[in-house]
Amino acid sequence: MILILWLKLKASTTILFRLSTFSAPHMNKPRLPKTKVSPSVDAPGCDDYLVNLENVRQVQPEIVSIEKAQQMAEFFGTLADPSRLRLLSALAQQELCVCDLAAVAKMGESAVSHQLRVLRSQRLVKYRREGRNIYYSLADSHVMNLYAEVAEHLDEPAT
Amino acid sequence: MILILWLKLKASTTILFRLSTFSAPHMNKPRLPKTKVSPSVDAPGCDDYLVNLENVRQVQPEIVSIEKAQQMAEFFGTLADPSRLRLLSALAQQELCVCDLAAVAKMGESAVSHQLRVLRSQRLVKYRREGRNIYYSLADSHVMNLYAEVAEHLDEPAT
DNA sequence: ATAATACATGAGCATATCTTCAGATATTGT
DNA sequence: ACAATATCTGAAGATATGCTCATGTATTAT
Repeated sequence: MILILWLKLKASTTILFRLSTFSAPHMNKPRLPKTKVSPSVDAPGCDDYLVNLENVRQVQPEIVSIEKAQQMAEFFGTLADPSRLRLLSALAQQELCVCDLAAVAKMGESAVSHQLRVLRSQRLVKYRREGRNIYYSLADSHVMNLYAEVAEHLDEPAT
Repeated sequence: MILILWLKLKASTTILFRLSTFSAPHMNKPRLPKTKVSPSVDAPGCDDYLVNLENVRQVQPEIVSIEKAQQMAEFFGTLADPSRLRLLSALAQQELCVCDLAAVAKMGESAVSHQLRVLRSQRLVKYRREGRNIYYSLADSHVMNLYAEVAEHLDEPAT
């Protein structure tokens, strides 16, 4: 299974962040220090030499920073709520005002407003005023398509 | 900006769920009922005729079900934590045992174990036992690549 | 200006999440 | 079998999240 999370932000956006790479192309280990690291032992043991220092040294500089992980987590967090997904799903159909959204998603208007604020904060939606109503839509320069094939994954029995 | 969230689960996986569609291709409105729906008024008013019944009728049957939204939200939720993202990021480099992961991600071993359980529950990682150690890796048939270009989106000043 | 409407926002409560701590389970070496 | 080690798991506390309720703000109609 391939999990590609591809957030294309603007027409001209450079790839900013790469969480993982198929068959990691960096095999340059930073010359092992003077620590015996499981040359003959099967399971080196976590306690013997701190841990598998070899692996740790190799992997640690490559993993995502805490700050970036935090940002990404927040972004994913906005997609991690059924109500918000339903709102996005509705807006994907067409522009809607708050009370329409509330009716469509079967939520209270206040709840909708709160969630729209979250979506706004991640710039997933935009809005325009028309009289008393405020019409929301997917941030046109941002979200256009959102495909997911999650359900089968979820239904799939554990291997 | 285009937001494509594309979760490809198995080599042969049908598209299971489509949250939104670019320029929604379903323009067949289900023949408006006998409700005056803003034929002449600019802003129909949320209260006058319930809401914009036209819009609601059109959009409501298209939005994602609560159950599916719930499943998707849970899946996104597993990606909505910095620690888990960092663990995935590390495992994307290579197979690692729990204490290695703890060292790499600078987390407690118990915390790592807890989070690995979450990742396991979404089948994002697999594991194998080798002596006392349990080596985790990205679920080979599942997660292979995870690209993200989130940071620029996040840095981008609000329009 | 005043009332009414659509939406936003803050407080408060219920629930969920993440980490730590303590203890349980499983595997290895003696 | 027993001790040691790696990992797992449950409980508890701190924090975050999402909803409702009440109130605040902006726009329209009178």
